[in-house]
Amino acid sequence: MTTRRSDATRAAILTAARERFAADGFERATIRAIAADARIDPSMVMRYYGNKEGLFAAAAEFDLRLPDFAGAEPTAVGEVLVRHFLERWEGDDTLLALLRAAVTQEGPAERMRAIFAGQLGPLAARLAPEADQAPLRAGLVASQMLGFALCRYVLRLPPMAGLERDEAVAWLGPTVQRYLTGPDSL
Amino acid sequence: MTTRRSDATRAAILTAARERFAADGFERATIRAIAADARIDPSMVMRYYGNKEGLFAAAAEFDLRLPDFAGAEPTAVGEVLVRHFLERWEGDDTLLALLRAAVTQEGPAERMRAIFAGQLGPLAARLAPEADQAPLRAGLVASQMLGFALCRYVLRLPPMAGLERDEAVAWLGPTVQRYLTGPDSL
DNA sequence: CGGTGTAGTCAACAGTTGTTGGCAAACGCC
DNA sequence: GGCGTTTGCCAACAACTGTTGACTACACCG
Repeated sequence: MTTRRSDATRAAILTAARERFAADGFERATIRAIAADARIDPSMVMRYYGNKEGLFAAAAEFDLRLPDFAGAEPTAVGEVLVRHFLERWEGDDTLLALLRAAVTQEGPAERMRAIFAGQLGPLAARLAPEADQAPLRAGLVASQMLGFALCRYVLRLPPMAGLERDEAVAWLGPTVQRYLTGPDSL
Repeated sequence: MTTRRSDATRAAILTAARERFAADGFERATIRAIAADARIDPSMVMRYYGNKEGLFAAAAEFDLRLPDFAGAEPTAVGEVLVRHFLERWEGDDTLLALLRAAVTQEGPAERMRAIFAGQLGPLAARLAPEADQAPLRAGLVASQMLGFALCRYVLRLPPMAGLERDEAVAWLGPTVQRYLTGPDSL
């Protein structure tokens, strides 16, 4: 990989884009505003990322960075996973940008599906009692974690937005644990 | 209440607005498109509802219509509530419109908070072991139900979108039940 | 029948948006 | 040092947006 002279500019654009997309959503985050934040001309954005969708695709690359959980005891995976998810969410606004965009744009929605199916799926596959239930269980986990993130970071529902992290882990952990390893509910 | 001659038009506008807001979100649902669906001129929308925000406010009025649960045995409230929520969601696209808009607009977000705090709160207050935990427990229930709706109806995450209603109730019911009546997790 | 208010249409404005092409400066290899 | 390539800025376009005001037609009431 050769380092181009414009790499700093490209990075500044991506940082500004992530912030704007996270704060305003896809449509209300304008290329002009992003360019202004990055202190460059809007046309540079087009040159480097083609169009607005390309910019978003580049800015919203994301990895949940799920740990292995090989060492952790299987009964504590729920709490560990919830805590990791919360930290991952708060340390990076890519997920917020992704969620805000995925609600109205098909591209970001597809990426969201890929992230939660592709990264949570293998974990569920290793923990689920029956192998063929892995996607279902991963989906249930996603529904609770995304729902909590929605209420806490997007809608700012007071009791959820003000919850201490430990409290959140204590409440959500058992739910996630049951979705992963609990008995089939039917 | 006198019935105006224009009531049919007003209703047509609201119906079209709900559909468009639900399908496209707040910004991408244009007044022109809504007016076209309702077969009237865009300026009528402005006359009757002031501006786009006013239109949304009128179109997104919503009542969860939570039943009393006075007769139901307290241990089954979780499943009954989840089933009611799913039916309410699928029979009316107001909630979908509200969710799609609330993610990027402050007004709709506030309405969302009001609905879940104001309508779910009293139920939680009646069922929660400790009275002061009612808002927290209502918030937790909202996080799981909204998260499921997000994955199922908005992101269309395959395992959630394809779930039978009974399966969904069986999986989510115990979670909601625990959030409402389970022991304090801390 | 005449007049008043309501319902609806039409055309246009003003602002914003993504996007484009041309042109100037800086860089880096020969 | 010259020259092609890269980096950047500027101005503009074309489309679309919410919104407005003027004008017509109809309905209803006296």
